[in-house]
Amino acid sequence: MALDERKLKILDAIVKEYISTADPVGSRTLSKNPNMNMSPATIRNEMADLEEMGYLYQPHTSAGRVPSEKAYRLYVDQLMKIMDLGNILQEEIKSAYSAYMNEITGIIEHTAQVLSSLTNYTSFGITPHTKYLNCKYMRLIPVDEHRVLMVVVTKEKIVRNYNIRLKGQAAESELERINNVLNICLKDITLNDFSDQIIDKMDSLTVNEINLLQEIIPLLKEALTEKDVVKVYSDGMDKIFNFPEFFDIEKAKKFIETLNHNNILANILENNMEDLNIQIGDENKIQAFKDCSLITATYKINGRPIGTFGVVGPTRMNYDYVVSVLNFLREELNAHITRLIT
Amino acid sequence: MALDERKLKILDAIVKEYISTADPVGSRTLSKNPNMNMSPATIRNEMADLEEMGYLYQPHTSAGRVPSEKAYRLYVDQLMKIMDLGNILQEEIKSAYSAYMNEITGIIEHTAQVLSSLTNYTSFGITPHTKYLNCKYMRLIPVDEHRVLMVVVTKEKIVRNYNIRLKGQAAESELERINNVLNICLKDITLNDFSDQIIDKMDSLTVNEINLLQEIIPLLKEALTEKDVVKVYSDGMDKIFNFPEFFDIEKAKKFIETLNHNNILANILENNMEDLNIQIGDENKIQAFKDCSLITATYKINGRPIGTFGVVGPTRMNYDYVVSVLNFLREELNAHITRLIT
DNA sequence: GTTAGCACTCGAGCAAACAGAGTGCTAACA
DNA sequence: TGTTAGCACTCTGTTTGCTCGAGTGCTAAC
Repeated sequence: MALDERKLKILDAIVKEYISTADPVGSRTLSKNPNMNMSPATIRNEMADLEEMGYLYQPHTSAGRVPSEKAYRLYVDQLMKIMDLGNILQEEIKSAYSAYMNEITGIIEHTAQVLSSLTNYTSFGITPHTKYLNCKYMRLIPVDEHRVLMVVVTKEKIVRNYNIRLKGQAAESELERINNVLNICLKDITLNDFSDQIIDKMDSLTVNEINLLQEIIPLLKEALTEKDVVKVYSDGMDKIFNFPEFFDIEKAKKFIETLNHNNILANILENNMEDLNIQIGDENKIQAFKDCSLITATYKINGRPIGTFGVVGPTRMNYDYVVSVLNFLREELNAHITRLIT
Repeated sequence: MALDERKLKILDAIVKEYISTADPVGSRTLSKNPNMNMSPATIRNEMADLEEMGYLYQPHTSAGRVPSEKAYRLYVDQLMKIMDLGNILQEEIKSAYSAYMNEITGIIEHTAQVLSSLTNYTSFGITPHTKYLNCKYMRLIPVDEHRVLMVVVTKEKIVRNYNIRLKGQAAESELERINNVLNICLKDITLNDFSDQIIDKMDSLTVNEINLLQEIIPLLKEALTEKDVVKVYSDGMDKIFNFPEFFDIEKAKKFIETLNHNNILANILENNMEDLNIQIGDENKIQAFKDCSLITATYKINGRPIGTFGVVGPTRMNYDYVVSVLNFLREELNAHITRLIT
């Protein structure tokens, strides 16, 4: 059996109706829709076909039909229409950005807030992973005989600091000289691969300083590539309580629990580097999101994706709108970050 | 009517029973308690008195009694007994601390985690407000012609950074000289009141540099005293779903919403600087916590409280245990911070 | 002052009854 | 041949009535 024009039309209408009401859609309700000039009986026949094909199911015999995840997938791939957000809204978003954002973590945090308040879903965003960042300035600060604090400022204006515990001792003057070397040779290279380049510039240092540096470098390398240096911001966790499918306490609990486990979230987001990614229900790898949809977008520096943000909500998600908002925010974000680092 | 020995004993038993079961306590149940050698009828008479005095109430005629907030207050003030946590548990906590904590924000975050996992309530903690911190090192880093990034490292090993937008221009060499002045005269003074002291040391700077500094100082002053420089960590939000009193979706939503509003939480915590503070139900200023209890403790530097942490849960909270844990953690935390900054 | 006995009250839980929404099937219609 | 009207059927949610059990307050006896 094939999906002809009429079946698609009916499926489209059912998905839209169900997304907005959360009630199983009956043939009678659907036939009242002005675009749908068919009798309930005809619609019923088509629905029976669609059910057989796996796009619909009935919660119980005498209920209407509910779209399956397969239906949402079809909807997202073929039927969904990107919307125009409208000038007023667009201007609002833009002005909120330009107001006060001087560094990238603030921008991401703000993005999560805007996203959640625009869409009414739970939102989140991660700051760029260290490996994507370019060093602008770094400095070793003596803390005590055996401890050094390393502050790194990236071109993207992210400030990171790492505590380092040394076996040897480091005098302030030695650190000062090392700082100079570091700053000369680290400018503009990616944090991830700085250790190799540094060796060449060492000739101006004393033996002790070189030893120090050789002790420090692997420690820094370790710190810089750590998983948890990615910050996760999320907003609107409470939004999930607006959806009847989460009125069940057990479900809500699982959801909140997962969201608070930052590294779980970071993990998904770090591995979703496509421009726009939609994961529907069972497509999600995380157990707690098996009946959610997750829509993510990436932001970029120089055309290269460095971080992710998005929303999570019931599979019955307003895909058209969310995708439109994400697309717009992505552009906004890219523009801002570019402005920030140049 | 006075609260004689026996009434207190009964009230104590009711509170304990209700805390552990969440079911209204009946006279028969209570009389089975081995310490309670009275007949149900006698207990009923006493209960009627206690109800009249406002310590108990009945959800409905044929239910048992439930402690009122007044009863919890009495319990906390007079009846509660601090517990000994036991050596194993204490050692566990200690070793978890000493393992890897090199700076204060990490310690606070870790404390929130430990607190929540020990008590099974939602926990939180705030990092010290800037005004309590002592400067160890600060540095202005040029970002572009009109922008400067200020990095401040405190004695407590907190790293803060602030973006500053200048009207004039700042050359790298000028900033370098200002950095030197800043570091000489700012060591060991509180971040909050550094602006005055700096003027005296200015004689080594050029006119342009002094102008720069005079532009920068009020901006820094503003940044340093900002409200939102306090970080709020919380953990175990999902724990609230274990309590039947929060099975109501509306309540759970309000709770999560409030917790996610960091500045609300920060506000309460900043204004709760007593060693140990217990707020029961309606004593809370925050609407969403009107039927919760909030127990907070402070941590100190040199005997002076600088930050707060605690738990929030149903008024039916295990006060004895939570207070014991908080007391212990407070001591642990103080010891750690002292070790950290000396 | 304490306790046993008893009538009374209220909620939780269960079953039966009912209304409403929706279906599938059949037969008639264009 | 595809579409539609009609109808019997199914299932859920809600309401109603009922019973059971837990707990109370009161009274009278110890």
